[in-house]
Amino acid sequence: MKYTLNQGRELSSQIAEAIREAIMNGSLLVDERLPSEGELCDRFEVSRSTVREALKRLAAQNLIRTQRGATGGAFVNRISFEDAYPQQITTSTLLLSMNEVSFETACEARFAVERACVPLSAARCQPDHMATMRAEIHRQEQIGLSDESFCASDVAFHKALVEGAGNPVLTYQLASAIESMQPLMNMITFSKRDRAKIVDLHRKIADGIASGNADIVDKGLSELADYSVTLADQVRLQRAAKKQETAKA
Amino acid sequence: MKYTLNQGRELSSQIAEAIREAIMNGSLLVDERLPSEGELCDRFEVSRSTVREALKRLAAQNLIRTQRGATGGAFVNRISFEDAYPQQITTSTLLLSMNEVSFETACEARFAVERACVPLSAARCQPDHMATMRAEIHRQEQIGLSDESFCASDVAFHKALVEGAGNPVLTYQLASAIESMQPLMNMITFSKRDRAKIVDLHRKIADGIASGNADIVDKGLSELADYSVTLADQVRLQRAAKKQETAKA
DNA sequence: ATATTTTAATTGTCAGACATTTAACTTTAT
DNA sequence: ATAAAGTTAAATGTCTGACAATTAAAATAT
Repeated sequence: MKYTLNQGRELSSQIAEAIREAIMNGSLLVDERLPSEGELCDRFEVSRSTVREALKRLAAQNLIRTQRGATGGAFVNRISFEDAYPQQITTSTLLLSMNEVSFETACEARFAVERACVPLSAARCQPDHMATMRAEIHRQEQIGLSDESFCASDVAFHKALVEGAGNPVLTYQLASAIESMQPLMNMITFSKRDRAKIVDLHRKIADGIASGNADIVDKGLSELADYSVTLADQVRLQRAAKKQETAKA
Repeated sequence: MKYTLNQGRELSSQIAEAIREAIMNGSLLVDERLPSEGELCDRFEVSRSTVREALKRLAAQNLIRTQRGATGGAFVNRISFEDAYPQQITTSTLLLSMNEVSFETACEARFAVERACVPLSAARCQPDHMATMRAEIHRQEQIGLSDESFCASDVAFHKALVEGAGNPVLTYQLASAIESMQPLMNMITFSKRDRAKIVDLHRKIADGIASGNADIVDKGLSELADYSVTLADQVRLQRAAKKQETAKA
């Protein structure tokens, strides 16, 4: 390995890049130990601060972990689904909140993505996830449940649905897409009637999965998507009205 | 804002966490300037190196950018789709390569996810993306095309398919899922006959989109998924045979 | 043999210095 | 007065050297 750091970018960035590249192309294997900070200083001909800043960049992406002590050092991390989840969700959530993505667009994407797991979930229908879905439906029927809790339960219900597909890669992709919508969903206030309708659809979906009928599930999800958009529109109208009232007063 | 850094974790990690939280919950708005490194030192009562390591962590996640000079500093980044793409792909790619995810599982997830966009793409069918798909099909028919180029063109074709849905959020989620599969696809060698069949299916899919017939597209994708798995199995068998041969000699 | 202590390697943190970049300010020349 | 050139100040980027904390292994004592 030879390292040449030329460009105008910061050194720590270039060093992080070089190491990231080595990890990506397999030059550095999982659990392999990187050279110590001191050795990296020599190789890249930079100071320890610079090396450390580079390593912190990689640590922030879960690419490496560090251990102190005699046999310590920086090690290539085996990225787990558990590590990748929150990372993905953070990015997606911010993407939605910072880019004026309309609720309609986000909702369309969310349910389109979710529909991807329906054939598999219906075919495989695992008791565990079935039970979770039923339990969440039950929770959603409880009176006095806060809107936040209702939304959280909604997410849990849909997460169980995608986990039912029994494909960890699919779960990872879909569940993060769904969770990143949560802040948007939390902005909606659900009346008693709204909840009843949503729970009905959830039950329809769960029944569809239980009976292995993908079409029913698909239809249920479509209705849910449409209804969510309708509700969001109502909230928007209500807020606009309230705002005008306040402005008058 | 009051900051208390207690736990055993590294200070720079905790500081990064605190600032990330402030960005996520809206305390720090897009393009807002963070306190200078010196001020952060005072607030968190740590040295500048520690603050800098925290900032580098955030920069690695595209949460902030830094500028030098008199009016410089660290600013909250508006995360763009362009920023988020490669991040997502890096994570997903490593996740696949590091966790012994079978080709079958990954393939199932990839095509399941891709099917999510079919109804929208078929309904909206935009000329731009239609043209890209046709062009890529044409490229794939050229003899002498390397396997790598063939695979890259394959990815481009499918990317155009999901972009045809006209939903940026969906494109972001799906395209990154598809691209993260590329290394796995590159491991397959395509015979002339393989390519002919794949291109046929691509044409079927493109025609389905052009005529707005989602069912045809769906079926085409399913066939493609099955065929990909078949090819991967063949490659696996061939390699096993070759290995045994080598061992014998 | 086991328990304890020492040692050495490594990362984490601190302090202070200088380099570099950049915008704003000041001076000077026209 | 205006424009060009030079100066200044604030900020990040990098370097150096030191010490703290942690940890496994080696050395020592029981």
